[in-house]
Amino acid sequence: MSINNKKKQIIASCISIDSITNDDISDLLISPPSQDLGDFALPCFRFAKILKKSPLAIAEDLAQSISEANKNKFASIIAVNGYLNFKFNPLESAKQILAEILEKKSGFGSSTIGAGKTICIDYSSINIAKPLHIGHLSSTIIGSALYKVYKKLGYNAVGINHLGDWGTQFGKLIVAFDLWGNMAALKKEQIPYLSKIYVKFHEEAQNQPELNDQARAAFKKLEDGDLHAIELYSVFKKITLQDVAKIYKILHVHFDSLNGEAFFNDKMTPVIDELNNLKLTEISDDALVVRLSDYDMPPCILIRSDGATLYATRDLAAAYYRKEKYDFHKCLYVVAYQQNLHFKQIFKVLELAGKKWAKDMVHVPFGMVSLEDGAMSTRKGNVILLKDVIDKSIEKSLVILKSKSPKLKNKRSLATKIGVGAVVFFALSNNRIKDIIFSYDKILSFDGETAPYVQYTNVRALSVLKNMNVDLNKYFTNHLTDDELKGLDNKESALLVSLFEKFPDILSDVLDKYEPSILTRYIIDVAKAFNKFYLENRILNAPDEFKRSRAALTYATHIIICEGLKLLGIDTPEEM
RNA sequence: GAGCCUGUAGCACAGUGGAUAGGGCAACGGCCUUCUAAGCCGUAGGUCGGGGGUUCGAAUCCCUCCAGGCUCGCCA
Repeated sequence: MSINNKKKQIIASCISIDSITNDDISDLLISPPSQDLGDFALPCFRFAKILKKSPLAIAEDLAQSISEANKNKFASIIAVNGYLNFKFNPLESAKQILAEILEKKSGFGSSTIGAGKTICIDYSSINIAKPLHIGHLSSTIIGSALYKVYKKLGYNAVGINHLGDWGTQFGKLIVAFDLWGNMAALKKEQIPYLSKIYVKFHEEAQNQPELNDQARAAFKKLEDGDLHAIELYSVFKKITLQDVAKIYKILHVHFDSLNGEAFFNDKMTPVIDELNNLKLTEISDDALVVRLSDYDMPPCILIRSDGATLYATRDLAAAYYRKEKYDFHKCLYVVAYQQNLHFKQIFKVLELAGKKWAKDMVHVPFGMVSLEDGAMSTRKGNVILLKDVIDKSIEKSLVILKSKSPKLKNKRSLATKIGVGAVVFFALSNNRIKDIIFSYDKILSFDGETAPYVQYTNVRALSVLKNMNVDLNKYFTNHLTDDELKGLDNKESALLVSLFEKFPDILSDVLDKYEPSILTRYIIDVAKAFNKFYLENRILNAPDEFKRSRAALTYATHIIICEGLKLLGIDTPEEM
C-alpha cells in the first residue's frame, strides 16, 4: 500500500462516526488547498444530517474525541470551517521516505502488483513505405510510456506495432518501382525514395489509368506468391523498418511484436467462420456484416461486396490471436479518436461472439495533430516529418548549449538528449484527448514547463552532489539522525517530501487513466519544488549537521526526476 | 440529422463534488562576488461558452442551448 493510503488509514482509524466505515472516511479525505493547513482534510458537511449538528461543531467535536495516543501520531489536528485538518510530522515523513528512496534508488515506485498479468499495447502502428510524421508522435509516445509504466509495476507488457504492411498500395509501389525504380537509390535514400515513386505513380496514373489495373494485378501476384513481387515487397518492408528503427531508437521506443496486416491475412477465415456459425452475420448489399442496430451502431462489415476483407476483419483476427497467444489481462489500442466507433464496433462483436474478455479490450484515444493552416495531407505535401522536428530541436539545443555552456564536451550528445526530450515531453504534457495544433514555436520552447527545465533542474541537483566530493553510496548508509533532519525543517523541504510520497500513487494513476501526462505534470511539480528548495536553502555550505539531510533530499530529487523521465522515454543529461 | 469529444486569463493548458479556480508562455518590474539564471520572486490578466436545475457546497453532476472538432456499411 502506498504511503498516502497508509496515512489515510491511520486518520480513518482515529475517527468514529455512527454508520460510517473506516473505508468511507478514508475515501472522503482530500488534500487541503495549501500545505500549511495540513496533509489531509476531512470535510464534515455531509455528517451534519446524520449527527444533527453543524459541520463546524462536528469538526470541533471530532478533534476533541481523538484519544491522546492517537493524537500523538500527528503534528497537528485542527478544525477549521467545518474541515478537520490532519498534519503528520514532516521530519518523520522525510526520514522514512528518504530512507526508502535512497535504498531503492531507481527501483523506488516499482511494484509487483502486476505480476502474472500480461498487457498487450498496440501503438505507433505505422504504414510501410511511408515516413513517420508528427501525427505518429502521440500514439508512439503515449503507448511507449504506458508500456514502461506497466513494466515498472510488474506487469508483463507486450508492445505491438501493428504494421500497415498489406494492401493495394504495394501493387502500386511494385509497378512504380519496376517502371522507374533503382535499387541502389532506394537503399541510399530509403523511405523518401519510396514516397517519391509512390507520388510519381499517382501523377502518371492521371494520364495512364491502365497503371491502376497493373497495380491491382501486381498486388494479386503478391498475394499469389509471385517471387519477384515478394522480393520487392520484402525489400520495401525491410527498408522502412530500418529507417523508422533509427527514430524509435532515439525515442527509446521498443516493440515486442511487429505482426501487422500481412501476418493476419490468413487468420481471418476461422474468425469469420465462427461468427457465421454463431449466426451473428448476415448478407447485406452483397457484403457480409454483423448487424449492430440493436446497439445504435452501423453494421460491422467483415467482407466487402467484392470479396475483400477490411480493417475490422483483421482487427478481430488480431484480437483472437492476441488472446490465444498472450492470454492478456488487458489489450490496449493507442489509436486516435477518429476510430472511436470502429473500436466500439469490434469490441461489441467480440462480446456478441461470447468472448468474456471483450471487456478487457480498451481503446485509448488521443486528439489529432493539425497544422495552423488545417489538417495534414500527404497529397498536398504539407506534412511535418518527425525526423525534421527532432533534428530542429536538437540543433536548437546545440545552439543554446554553445552559447550558455561553451566549455562542455560532448555537446552533440547532450543536445540530442535535450532536443529529443523537449519534443517527447511536449507530446506528453497535455491530456491525450486534446487536439494539438502543431507549431514549431511551442514544441521548441525550452523555458517553463518543458523537458529542458526538468533536465536542467536535475543537472543542478547532480552538480551539488558532485561538489560534495563524497561516495554517495556510502554517504547515506547510516540513517539520518533527528538533528540532521532539522535541516529539512522548512516549507520547501516539506513540499518535496510530500511529492516524493506521491510517486507510487502517480504511477498507478497513470495506468488507471491511461494518461502519461499525469506523470509529466508530476515531474514538473518535483522540479519546481526542488528549484525553490535550492534557492532558499544552502546545501553544500549549510551548517555541518544539516548537510547530509539536504544532500539526501537533493539525491532523492535526482533519482525521481531521472526515473520519471525514463518512464516517459526521456534521457537526463549530466551537464548542460 | 444522429452519436461521441472539446470549450477555464491574450495564447496553449491543469484542476471533474469541497476551503480564496491554479502553474506555464507572452507583457511589465526585480534577483547572479555564495551549490549551473534553460533558474527564482513580484505585478497585471477570469461572466470556468450561455441559461436552468440538483446539493450544505458546482468549473466539476443533470437538463437545455451555443461554438468548434471527429464519426456515421463496403479506406485504414
